[in-house]
Amino acid sequence: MGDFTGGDVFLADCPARLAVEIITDKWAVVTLYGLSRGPRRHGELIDLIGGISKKMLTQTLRRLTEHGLVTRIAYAEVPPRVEYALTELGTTLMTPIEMLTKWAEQNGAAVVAAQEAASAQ
Amino acid sequence: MGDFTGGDVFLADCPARLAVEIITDKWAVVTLYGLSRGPRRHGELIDLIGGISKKMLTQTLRRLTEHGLVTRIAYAEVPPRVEYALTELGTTLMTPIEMLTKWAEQNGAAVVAAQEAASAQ
DNA sequence: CGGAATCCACAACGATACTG
DNA sequence: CAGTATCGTTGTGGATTCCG
Repeated sequence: MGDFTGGDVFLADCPARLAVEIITDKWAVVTLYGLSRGPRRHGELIDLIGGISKKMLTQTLRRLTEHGLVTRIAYAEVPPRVEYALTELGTTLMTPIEMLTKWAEQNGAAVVAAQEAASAQ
Repeated sequence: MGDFTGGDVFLADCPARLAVEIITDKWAVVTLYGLSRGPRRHGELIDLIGGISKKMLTQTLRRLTEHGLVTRIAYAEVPPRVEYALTELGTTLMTPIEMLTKWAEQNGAAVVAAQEAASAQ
């Protein structure tokens, strides 16, 4: 993905798509959140996030690393140790994400209520 | 939001998941954005968003409506006319989303640069 | 322990055709 | 014009297994 050669559509090639692309990833936001308090190891993140598989975490972390949001540091030790941490860029993304979580805190109940009202009729 | 003091899965059942669930939808954010300037009709959104299929738009709008973020008003006319608009709840969600787009405007170049650096080696 | 590789079920998405 | 129905393709995500 990346080239939206559609043409004259107002959102097609605006930078907002980039944020959407990053965030649309099922586990990306949760993973970033898991790193927001400091560096974490692969296994730590597995436990911390809960419900994510090794494969998905690895995949998510690789993508985030490629996006420059996360660093990966492998220590040449036995047994191997790998630590992931937010980059400066990744840290800047946490602000909007926290806005989002705050929104969820304040309005989550309303959404759930709407869902129930919709399924009740 | 998710406090780590729980010990177990800090994000598993915190309200932030809700926001993630809404936003993770491929077309949800873009569709909300399309409605941010006022009510729009189905066809208008198709053109406005660009690249979305009729089916996906209908699906996305239905889900957003069920979440209480969008209203659907069908006018009993011929030819039929249906207008979608943000609810008050939906409008409140636009603030975090705009934060996100601002982040993308400011840091999009950095992400693209990181991607290119990653694929270059 | 970190993660790559394989396999497979299933959901997402798009294109098309059709209804009201 | 708005929406449904069907189908085919592609992608996603989990479980398992093996390698460093």
